[in-house]
Amino acid sequence: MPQRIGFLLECLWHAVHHQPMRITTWNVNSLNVRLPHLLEYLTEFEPDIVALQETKLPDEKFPAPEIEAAGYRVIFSGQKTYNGVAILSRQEAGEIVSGIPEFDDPQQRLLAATIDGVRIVNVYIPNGQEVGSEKYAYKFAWLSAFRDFLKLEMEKHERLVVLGDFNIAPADSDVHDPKRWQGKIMCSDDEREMFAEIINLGLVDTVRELYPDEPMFSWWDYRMNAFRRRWGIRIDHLLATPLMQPAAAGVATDYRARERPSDHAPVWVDFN
DNA sequence: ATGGTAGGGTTCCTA
Repeated sequence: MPQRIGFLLECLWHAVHHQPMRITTWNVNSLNVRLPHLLEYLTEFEPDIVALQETKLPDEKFPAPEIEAAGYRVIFSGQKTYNGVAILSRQEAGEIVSGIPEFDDPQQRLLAATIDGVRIVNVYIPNGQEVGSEKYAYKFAWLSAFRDFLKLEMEKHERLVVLGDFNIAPADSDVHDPKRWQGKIMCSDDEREMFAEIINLGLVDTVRELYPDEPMFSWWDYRMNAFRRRWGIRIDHLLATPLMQPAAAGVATDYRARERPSDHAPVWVDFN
């Protein structure tokens, strides 16, 4: 009899843990300004997990009450003016890590947590400004430390999603005008090689897996009417271990078309 | 080769 109960409990556990999960990433470019858009997004898409970047808020000014009132728990690692990351979730977040361990960095760009048995690693990878610049060197120092950290995380967690603003367009198919962007920041060979190294740790680019031939842009420059002209690039990604199987994905471009939008649109993936 | 816009914090930095 106890054996049978144990079996039933196990079935129940699996049933609970095999619910589809909607996981999403959005560089909001100031959560202060974008909070109304975020709250609308939560209502419209009902995501299970949301990774935010560029909150641009110190922790004491984070709008946790508004987010909690919308039915989400939230953890955050922010600073004044720049950077800042947060994770919203229906379920509680555990094993929280903020910043890359052993990489001394005043910029708040990484937040990891385990939610519903899935390891979530939210990143705001440095932009790099210009190929060869000081900030470009910082981007690579950051990426090297991040790659090494991710390798360790993947050894500990079979079910893992690393998501966020990578500031890298992995291929020419991720760029509206590959000629104009060739060798430029976010599209240089070295950056793409680093992206491939991260993939080669054993991750799947879930959006590309589901849409091998669509543009799937996630960022459009504020300048030159770039969004209206469809001048976008795909730099926001959700990479997952093979156990995390993507069933559907999309970019909520509508949020880029609104009044006072972020320059990024939310990217979402439903996992089986 | 350059310029254009947005956010935040102030007379400029980052994207």
